[in-house]
Amino acid sequence: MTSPRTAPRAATARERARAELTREIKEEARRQLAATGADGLSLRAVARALGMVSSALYRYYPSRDDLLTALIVDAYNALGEAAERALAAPGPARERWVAGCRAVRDWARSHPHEYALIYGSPVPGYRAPEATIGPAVRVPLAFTGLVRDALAAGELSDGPEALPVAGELAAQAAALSAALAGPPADARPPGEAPAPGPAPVPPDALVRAAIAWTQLFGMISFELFGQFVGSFEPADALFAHAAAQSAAFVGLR
Amino acid sequence: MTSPRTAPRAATARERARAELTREIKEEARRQLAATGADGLSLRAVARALGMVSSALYRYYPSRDDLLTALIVDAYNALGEAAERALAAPGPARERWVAGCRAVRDWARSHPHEYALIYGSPVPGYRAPEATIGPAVRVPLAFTGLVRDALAAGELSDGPEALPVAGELAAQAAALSAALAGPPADARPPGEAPAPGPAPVPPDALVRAAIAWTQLFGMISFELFGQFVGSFEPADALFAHAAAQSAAFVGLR
DNA sequence: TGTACATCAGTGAACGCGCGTTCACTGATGTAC
DNA sequence: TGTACATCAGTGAACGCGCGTTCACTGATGTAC
Repeated sequence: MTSPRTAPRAATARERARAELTREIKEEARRQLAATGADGLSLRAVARALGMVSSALYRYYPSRDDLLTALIVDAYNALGEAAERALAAPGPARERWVAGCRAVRDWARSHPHEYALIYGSPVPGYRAPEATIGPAVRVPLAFTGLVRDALAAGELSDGPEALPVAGELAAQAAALSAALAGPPADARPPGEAPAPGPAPVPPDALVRAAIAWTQLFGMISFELFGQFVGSFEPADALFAHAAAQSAAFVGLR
Repeated sequence: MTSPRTAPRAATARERARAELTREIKEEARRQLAATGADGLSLRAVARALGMVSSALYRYYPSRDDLLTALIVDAYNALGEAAERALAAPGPARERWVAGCRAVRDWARSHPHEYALIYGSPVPGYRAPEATIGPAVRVPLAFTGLVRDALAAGELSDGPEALPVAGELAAQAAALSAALAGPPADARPPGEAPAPGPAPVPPDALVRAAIAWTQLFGMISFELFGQFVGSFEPADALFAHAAAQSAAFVGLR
């Protein structure tokens, strides 16, 4: 005699209103971020814009930092999703790589303050909680996923210019390669060996991808933060060239 | 009958005190920058630390933004000088390049907040005045100077991996190459052709150097801003590898 | 060398502002019988 | 279906804080005769 209430309960009006307002608060906070930067973000200003009293926000976020964290998580997820989508498109690995780079840049250009929030200087006094780690690794995971696909499809080579990787760097890269190969340890019964998955990404390729990754974000930051003024501005041509160049460097065909 | 006062006047006690305090204010401001970040920098706090009243600072800097500008100019100059010194050391071009990269990273690691001030997200509401441009270009100028040296010494090649540069990008690079070749227009009599200087840096090499430049700063930013946590941290090995790799990519021997 | 005046560094009070967070409260929405 | 109670969203006032900048002032340092 299970009551109908055991099934997923319909949301009450209160719950719907709460979800809606939570969304609206973040939306307004994002707007203010764009106007004033992360340090200028003020709970009182957000409340004012929403026609509320500032203390009312504390029903939704226990502090300013929690609101900031929510914005950071959202930004990482939005960028991660954009990169994943672009990288998932069918085609040769090299083209997918370039499309992924372009997606990251496009998102950054259309959300410059959210980009600055996650890839600019850290907000002083703000300590990123654990919850931001997962969303933060989506972009690197998506790019290494492409490298793994390319390997499986025979579209990955070493590239003639690649220097040998040795010593401490080789060890770091090998550990990373292993971590990327298996599912997380807590996703399988303890003591059991990882299920045979796709072939691990060669450490050398991981190192090349990491270098390309820093190049991508370095160029985007320079473009957004004004370092190209007077040289390669507008940066479209330089960016397109660099993306193709980095795909070649990584060894994608 | 020229009075001795026509010669460079000895500094009065007042002038010496003024110069000294101007220096001390900047020093204290730098200290606070490291503690609180650029937005946390407060004239009142600086004055407090120096045992002065806040309004007294206005005898030295007409506003908070002017103090910030002074810090920015100093930071660019300090980094520029470090890079110039490292790049000027004798030796093969490739080693000089790597030394230059290392110098930039070392400076950034030992002055993380000044680095963030000039290469992190722009300070909201702050508009960089013209006076920052000169110091800002010292680093890129120093690196392109090395490329020119390498060209003259026969130590520059194209690198087998380099993709062709065409279209808009070629035009931008050519313009930059020309700008770098001659002295600034106002340094020679109007209408006079530029004196025959060193051979201009090939546009293709400039593009490669620009890409390497973004890679360098991207990696440093990732290291300082915490993006390598859990992967390539500590980043010494990755950095050394990337610097060697970028020297090769630029085409230095 | 001595005196009268001008310059300038530093003071202290004030203006007007905004901020994050707490707390006792009212009144509406939801729940159990 | 109707009533009594519990939950929770939002209010309004307050606390305690810090900030950049202005302004009339005092008193020391420098300059011209």
